[in-house]
Amino acid sequence: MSIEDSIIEDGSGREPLVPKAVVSRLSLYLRELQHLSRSEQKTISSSKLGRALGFTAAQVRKDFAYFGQFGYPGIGYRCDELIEQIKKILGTNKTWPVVLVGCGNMGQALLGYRGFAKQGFDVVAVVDVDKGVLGKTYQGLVVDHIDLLPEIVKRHSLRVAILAVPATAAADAADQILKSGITGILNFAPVTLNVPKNVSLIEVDLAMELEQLAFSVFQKNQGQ
Amino acid sequence: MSIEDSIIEDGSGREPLVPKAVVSRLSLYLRELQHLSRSEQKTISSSKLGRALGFTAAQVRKDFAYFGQFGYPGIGYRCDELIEQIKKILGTNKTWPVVLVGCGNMGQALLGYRGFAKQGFDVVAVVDVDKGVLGKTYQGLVVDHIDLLPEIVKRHSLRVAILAVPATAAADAADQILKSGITGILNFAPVTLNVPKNVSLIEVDLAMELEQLAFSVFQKNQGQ
DNA sequence: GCGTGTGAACACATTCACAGCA
DNA sequence: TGCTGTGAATGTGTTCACACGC
Repeated sequence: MSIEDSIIEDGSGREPLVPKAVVSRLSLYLRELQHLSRSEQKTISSSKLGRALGFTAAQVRKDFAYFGQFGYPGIGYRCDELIEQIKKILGTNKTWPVVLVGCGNMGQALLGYRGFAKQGFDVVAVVDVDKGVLGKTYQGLVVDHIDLLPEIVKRHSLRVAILAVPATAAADAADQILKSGITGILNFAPVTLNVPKNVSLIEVDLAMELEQLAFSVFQKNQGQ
Repeated sequence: MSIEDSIIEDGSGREPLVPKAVVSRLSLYLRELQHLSRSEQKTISSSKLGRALGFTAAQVRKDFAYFGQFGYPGIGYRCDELIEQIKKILGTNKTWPVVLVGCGNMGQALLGYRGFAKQGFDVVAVVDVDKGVLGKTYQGLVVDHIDLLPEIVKRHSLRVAILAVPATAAADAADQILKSGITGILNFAPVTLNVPKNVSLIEVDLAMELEQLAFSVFQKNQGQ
């Protein structure tokens, strides 16, 4: 079974094949493996990798098994090899150009964030509507008007956008993003966006994450 | 069944009772309900609420049923009432003081983020180790040295911290946070933290989110 | 009629346990 | 012996379908 057929479609129009939960763990495995690789660790077993991340060994093996056979019995997995495989699966073995929509507080922080580049993402353009930032340069990028998005998308063959505008502006900005031909949005605005189902959407709501944390703390102390 | 017994412990030492997935949807419901409430919407049915968020009506009803009976047959749920109930469940009906650890790029953006206050969180202190920011004032808060954390925690009765330092500094910072008596960490550093199991931990890795988005886009286009 | 609350049925995800390979 | 890959068993979460209340 090759990687290509193993993912997504099975030709019959049915959906999943690879559970969503597995894919999200893939990113965690990748992060940990890169960490190990930097510490000169050549191979790792499913049990050790699992222990490091809080999963069982069986789960680690089964997760990888969705995509092929990457391990060596008696040895484990070769870190560098597995890193390449996971990147290939995620599609991040090649760099993705990205446009940032919204250059306020959060947008500027994201622009300065080194972690994106490290994982194969390159912010190549920034747009906004606010005259306060239009034309200014941040991290070497001049902020363009959002109306130029279709052109920018075409020029850089963009497929994904990071949306980091205030909640009130999010729906409009999302509309413009969709019209520009982009098919993936990482949304930081605390608003539920409705996108056609051929467009991918990931929502990150910082306040929601804090709420989840609060609940967990609250609960452990029996509500006090 | 009162709310208090319904959550967490059943006295036997067994764990879940309320699935984690349910709790994370609770935050989404809350956000949507607050949105509806602001648009003067008095009541909402499980089917409409579900449609707005992409869930089935049954799931919405079952989620709430974990915590009690909040709906009115033939009517639906009263928005304001449900908002209060969810806040009570999450523990955010009272404001949570929070300390920010790390005042770089990301930390400063989080400090300026209005969304936290809106959901009942108040950043009351900021600490760092970098001389470049120590003593400076951001959003009305003076940046203290991280060594002062135990004192700060006591003074404000803090229970949760937001960790926003570079990956290389994360483990040390986390140690100091744990020693200060804090029992909940929202970690933005792309590093797996190991914390005792009485401490709650939520990890937000921005690059991982982009990876997940990339995979989803990649997949939909059959890998091209 | 409309809409909740909920046991029962179903689908999905995780863990177990073992055959097989280095 | 150490460790992978995987069917079978278990466990968890979601959806169905219907009794009941407004």
